[in-house]
Amino acid sequence: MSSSSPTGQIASAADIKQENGMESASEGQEAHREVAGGAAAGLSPPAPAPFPLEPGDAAAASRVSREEGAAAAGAADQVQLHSELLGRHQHTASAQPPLAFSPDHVACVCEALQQGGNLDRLARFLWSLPQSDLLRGNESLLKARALVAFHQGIYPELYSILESHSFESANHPLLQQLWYKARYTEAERARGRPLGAVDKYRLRRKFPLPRTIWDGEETVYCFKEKSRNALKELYKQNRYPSPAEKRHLAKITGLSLTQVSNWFKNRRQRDRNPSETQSKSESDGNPSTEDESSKGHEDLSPHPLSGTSDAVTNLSLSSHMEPVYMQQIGNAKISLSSSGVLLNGSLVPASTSPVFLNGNSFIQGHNGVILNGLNVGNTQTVSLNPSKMSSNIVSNGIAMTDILGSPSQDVKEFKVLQSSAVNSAATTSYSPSAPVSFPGLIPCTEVKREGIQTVASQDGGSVVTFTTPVQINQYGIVQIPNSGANGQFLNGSIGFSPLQLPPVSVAASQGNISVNPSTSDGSTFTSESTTVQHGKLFLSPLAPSAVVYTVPNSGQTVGAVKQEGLERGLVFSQLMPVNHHTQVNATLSSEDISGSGLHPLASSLVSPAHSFSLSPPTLLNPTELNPDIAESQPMSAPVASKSTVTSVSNTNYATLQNCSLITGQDLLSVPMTQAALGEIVPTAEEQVGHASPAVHQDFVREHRLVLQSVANIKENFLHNSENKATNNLMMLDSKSKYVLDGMVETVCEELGTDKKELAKLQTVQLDEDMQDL
DNA sequence: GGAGATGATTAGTC
DNA sequence: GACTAATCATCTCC
Repeated sequence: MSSSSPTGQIASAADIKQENGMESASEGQEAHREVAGGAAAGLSPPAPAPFPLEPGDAAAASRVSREEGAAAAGAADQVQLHSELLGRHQHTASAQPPLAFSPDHVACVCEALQQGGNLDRLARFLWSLPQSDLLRGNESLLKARALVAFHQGIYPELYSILESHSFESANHPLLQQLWYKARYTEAERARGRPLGAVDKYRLRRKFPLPRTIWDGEETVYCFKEKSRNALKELYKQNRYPSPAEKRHLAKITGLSLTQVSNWFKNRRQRDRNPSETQSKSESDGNPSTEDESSKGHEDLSPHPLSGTSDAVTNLSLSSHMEPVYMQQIGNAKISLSSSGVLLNGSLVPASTSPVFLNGNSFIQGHNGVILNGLNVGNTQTVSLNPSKMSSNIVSNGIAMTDILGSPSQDVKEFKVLQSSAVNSAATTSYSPSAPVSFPGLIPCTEVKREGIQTVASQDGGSVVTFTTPVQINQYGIVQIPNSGANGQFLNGSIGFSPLQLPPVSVAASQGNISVNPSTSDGSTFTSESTTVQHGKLFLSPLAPSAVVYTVPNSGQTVGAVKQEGLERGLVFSQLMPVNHHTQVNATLSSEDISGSGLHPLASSLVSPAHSFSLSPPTLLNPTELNPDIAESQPMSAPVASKSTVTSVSNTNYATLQNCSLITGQDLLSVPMTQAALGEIVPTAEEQVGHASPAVHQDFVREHRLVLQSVANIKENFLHNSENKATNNLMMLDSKSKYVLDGMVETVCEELGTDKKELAKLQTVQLDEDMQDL
């Protein structure tokens, strides 16, 4: 069934009303005193207005005007308004002709009385108003009438009002509540007993909300389906989202952080509970993906792998390329490393965040790979265009296309991102061990790792034990200490990304990559059959042109890459056909790096040189990305450096920091608003970067803001700006928050945009996100 | 109205 | 603070 906001969720309006009502009593008096003071100052008398106003209403209106009007029209207008009110009040007090007011002022009075909770007085005020065309369609007035009708129990009139006018979305919660409560009350009266939950549910089904007070988006169990889908999508990728991801999800779903957390908690719990298996299968209507999420407990969990999996992923290549069969151990799918992928120099935690490619593709972490929106599960098949595959492998942000000179520029189908396991500044040495330098990445930067890295094959296969650091020397040679000539491994002058091969065991058949199983005395890469030419690693194609990830009980003639848990595994960045012209990337999770002492290298990857960035247009181009990718950027934060974060969206974050695109002619400052809302617009400097979200509608009318869309900042701003906006509001009391929130809505409507778009242009709270990083 | 599904809450643990 | 298990309250479907 579809229902709109449940009553439990729309009680806030009434709460706000009550809350503000507590304040209005005293503040109204205060405002009245202010009005008197303004008059005493000798301000000019007001101009006549067409509608009557009671003295008390004038006081209430003055209070509203003090809040909203001041924000809009500024201090001068505010004083003028006060003087008007005073003049009218004096007229009334002396039994002079009734007070008159403009429609806007009438609306202010209505709002004030509503917020004050004085519905009887509001009813009297409405009753005293003339049937003027000026007031026809005035939403505040209609809302007030609806409230009064509900208060007086005249439900037919309430329904008529609600159905006859399309209300602003900001008013929907309150009006929805009125609608349902009226229905409930009617039913209770008819039945002579309180309604139960089921009764109310049936009433909601029987009397659905009119579209005039409902955006039409269906909800099930309080959550909108869209929100639920977003939750499911992330859950498929990561059952344990980070706090930042939860916040991000809360933002995009409109749910609270608690709701998001509860949802994941409940979902995990119910996935664990076999008795609820049935429920899972119907949760999203997609058996395959649902199976992925439900049966893949281990897959989705961040804990290490154990045992083997009989899951087989079959990637069939469409033409001459033979299918690549990959058998996995545990979570060792064709995924990227568990810690993420490198996008334009920023490590995105693939395990937790989808990485969107070219707008509609993304790669996810250890629970599968999503290509162009297709989630590749354990048993799903992906057909890949071999030409694209072979030409679009990306190493360390450089497309193999570029390196190998492939003419293909189409990388939309399939991209392999080099997860360089870089997530932080790379200037720190961790241990006295021999350094592992990555000249191609960061010249003159050394990264050291220490400790023994041993990966024991669970299937009795290859074991690689690094007792001393692996080193990639200045020539891009991976040097494995104590390994002699054979210890030198690929990479040369092409800036090939670090082939980081510590905690892995690699046993390749066909002589591709061979790791001597007897590595107890140190790591050895035997490369007898590995062709290393011109700094590139050429792997003889497995028969047939396949990379076999893992074969339990290997030792046979198939190549195997054994992972001891994703956090410590060598993962080929992506499944790819390996042939003579294919360069192989190895990835190492960030956890691996950090955990083993390897210092992340994010800072190098965000260097201006972009040497290892995915350069547009053939690679990840921020401007081509789906806005979601931009939103996903903060999700990469946890593994990114605290230093400058340019990542995939170098430009975007640069923009965020500079805010140059939303200053100057793009966004006019709002001095009067600032004056009125000085408490939330503390400095001019901040105002430049953080346009105040609170602009009174009157001000908008009279001082039309010029807000231009800035493509580059697009959704990127949303995450931050919403935070800022929220924070701003949080600095206010509840009443001000309510008012300002309404102002934002008003501005949004005035500008023909939505709240989020406005938020984009408001502010960027980079600091907070940097904290998240 | 029954029963399952779902969101929220609580207590305990790490 | 985040997690789990157990539980409750409500929603939803039949």
